[in-house]
Amino acid sequence: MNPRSNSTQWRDRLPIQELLALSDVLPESFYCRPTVAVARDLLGKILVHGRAAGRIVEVEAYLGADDLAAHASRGLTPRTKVIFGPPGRAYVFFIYGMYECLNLIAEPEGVPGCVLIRALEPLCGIQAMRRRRPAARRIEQLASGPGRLTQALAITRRHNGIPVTSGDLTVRRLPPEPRLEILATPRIGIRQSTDRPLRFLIAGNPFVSRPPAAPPTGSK
DNA sequence: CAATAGATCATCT
DNA sequence: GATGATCTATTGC
Repeated sequence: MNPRSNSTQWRDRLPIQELLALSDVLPESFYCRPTVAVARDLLGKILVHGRAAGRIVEVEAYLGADDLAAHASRGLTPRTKVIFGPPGRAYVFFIYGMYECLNLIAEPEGVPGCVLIRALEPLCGIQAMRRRRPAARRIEQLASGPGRLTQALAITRRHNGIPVTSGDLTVRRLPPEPRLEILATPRIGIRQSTDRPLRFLIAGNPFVSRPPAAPPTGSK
């Protein structure tokens, strides 16, 4: 066994059955709100697919017509149809010929808005995630990136349009929920609307895909 | 550690 | 035909 990977580090935080018993699925009403509010409130929630689960530690909000970085800004097309649909659904798109990205739909039906899930802190099913992502050398890299987390949790375009309010793919609230310090930064990997602070992450969390642009430097 | 090139395809022009 | 809400391996300091 790789000396870097001691079994403590790669072990599940808790059994999946226990997680499911102690948590509640977020209802559709949670998502039927302004996109930025949904994005911020998703931090700290648990994304579950089958027997694998992780805590959401980083997200990005994508808005409507005035947000040129958002797919929905080009209007209603076959691809963006889901974004204009009812809240609490998954929007999964394929990018760079290789990766899938998971979004959750916000806002009432007819109003575009979605939240890109950018990074997870693995909690359950860590061995399975590791099999799906052999390139990850450290547990911090298992699901720290939009393309990485869909691989780790085996989320694909087959999930496009399905509800996350019941079934195999859900988002859950697991008490107790400590108060979080949330940072807002510009979004990553976009070429338009690059200065809007629509990326949200849990301050100091080591599982985010990229640390904040200006890390606090200087002691004392 | 930072910078960069390559992989690879659905979507829209 | 170009582009893109990315990731990995590799090269160079």
